[in-house]
Amino acid sequence: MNSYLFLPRDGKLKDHSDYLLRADVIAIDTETTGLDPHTKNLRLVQLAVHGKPVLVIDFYLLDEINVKILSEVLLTKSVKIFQNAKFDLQFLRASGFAVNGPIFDTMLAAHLLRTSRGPKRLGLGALVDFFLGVKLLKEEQRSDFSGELREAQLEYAANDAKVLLELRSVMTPALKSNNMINIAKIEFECVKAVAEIEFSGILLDMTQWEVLTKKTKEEYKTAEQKLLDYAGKSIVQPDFFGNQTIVGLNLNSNKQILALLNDNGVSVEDTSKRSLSPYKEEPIVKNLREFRKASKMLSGFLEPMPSAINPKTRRIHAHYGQIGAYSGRMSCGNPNIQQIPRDNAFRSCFIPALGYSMVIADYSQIELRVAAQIAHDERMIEAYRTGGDLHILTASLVTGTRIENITKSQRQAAKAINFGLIFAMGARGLQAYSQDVYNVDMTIEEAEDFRERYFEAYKGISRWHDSIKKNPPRVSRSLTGRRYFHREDAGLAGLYNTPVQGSAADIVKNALGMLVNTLKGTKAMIIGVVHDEILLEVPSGNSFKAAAILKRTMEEAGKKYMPDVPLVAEAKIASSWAEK
DNA sequence: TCAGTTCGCGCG
DNA sequence: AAAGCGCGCGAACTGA
Repeated sequence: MNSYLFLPRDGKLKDHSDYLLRADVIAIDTETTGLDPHTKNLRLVQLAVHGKPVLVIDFYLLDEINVKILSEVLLTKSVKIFQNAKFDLQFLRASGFAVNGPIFDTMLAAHLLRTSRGPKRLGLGALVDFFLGVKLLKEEQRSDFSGELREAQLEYAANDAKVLLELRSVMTPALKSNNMINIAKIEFECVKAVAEIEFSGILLDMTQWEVLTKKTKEEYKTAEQKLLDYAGKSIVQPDFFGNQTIVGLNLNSNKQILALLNDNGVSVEDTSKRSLSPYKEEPIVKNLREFRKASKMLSGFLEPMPSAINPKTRRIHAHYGQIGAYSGRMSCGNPNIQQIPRDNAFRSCFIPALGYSMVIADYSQIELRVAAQIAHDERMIEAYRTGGDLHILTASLVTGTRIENITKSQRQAAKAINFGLIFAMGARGLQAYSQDVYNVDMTIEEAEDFRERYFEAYKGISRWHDSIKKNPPRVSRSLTGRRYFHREDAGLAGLYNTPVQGSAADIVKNALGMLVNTLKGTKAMIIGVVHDEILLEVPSGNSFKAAAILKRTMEEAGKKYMPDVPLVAEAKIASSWAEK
């Protein structure tokens, strides 16, 4: 097999620089000694250009001159194809390489092109099988790239890069014919930002965190004792011999908690927050909530978070799934930074490095604005255009009160109404949701009444719902063209929600891609994204500039897709994530 | 015993 | 007819 050259064994990179620098398209793959770019190493870099042997470069043996050439090749304006670029970009960056030119990410493309038929998995092997009809041979132990390299490893590494060229040749026309060039561009431009977020990580103030952990442990113990007191000696179970024996109570067992509640006069079917809502004044229910709160905080956040700190950078590098949700939203895990409690006690532990500031910006009501755009609701559009407060407007419309007389609690209730009813929430759902999320009491009659008045007031939303009800779409698209295949049994709520949530995600991703360019010169790092919120860490001297750029870029990012409704983002300079 | 599923709940 | 949606994670539970 002469289709690849192993450098420097088979020559110098320098001897290939001419065509590499002139190429329109380069496929790039890397092999590394592990998954973490901060503690593991780049071992191989494979470069594939149409009509040339694949260059497999042993990065360990690359001399200074050839490192410089590789660097130049990566900086050209040519299209760079990667499979999961987020990964390679981070390892390249850790070794001092930046990548210029448009990125084509075969994994993201496959995500977008995915139909109900597949491909189900998005590994390179699955993609080659699905799009090219070729089986990629998998070699045992090919993943160990730390020691002596075997010829077979090099062959596979070379082939991985080579197939990327072929994949793009098939996927580009597929993206075109399916009208997804637009969204593909957004995703491809966004991937650099996602790589940057993962690579940068976020700093956790361990001193504060430990104090909070200790405090919560005490709260846990108190709540635990109080709850155990209800059980007393009453928790008994027949043993093998039919004798009643006292068994220990596991407060994390919903089964046991259910029995305990029932024994104490709380007749519920399950122990969820929603079912318990009518009993929220019962002391035992109050105690259970306190216990669960403390338990969740400890086992979900306080205890696992310190182990996520990277030994090398001392920061937390979460993993982001760029197309993690079916809607197109990103997901986050290991650990999930997107679900850190909003409580200032938690958020204030996330801080910028010394000499840096945080810049935090979020969109104002982006999903409601997107819904107004998609539904073409005149009243909502008008409200947003004139800078009105949609929650106050809704409160006024459903209660018949003049806008200037709307109280804070009426606005709070309207918030639940706006967010709930736009996505097909029923009266009962609205009642429970208002209670849970907004602490608003509402009778079922009131909820029914609000529901009716709401759809009377927002005729565009009502029309939009009606048309979907009448003719439930099997396929729909976000404002940028992201495509959704709906299952036959898809509920109305999903049909309403998915394109709205997805369009908002598209706009955030567009903003992230733009930021990679607009923030240049500010030395800002993008360190987090939480659906409608973007976090930066910036040298303090540049924070005003970065905040202005961030706000402007986020607002600009939606203009093309939201012709009728303005987007508003608010940016703040902060010394921790708690200041919003 | 252990992988897979379900519940409950944190976030948007 | 009626229906919020989208995630990830820890702990308990289930089933072979």
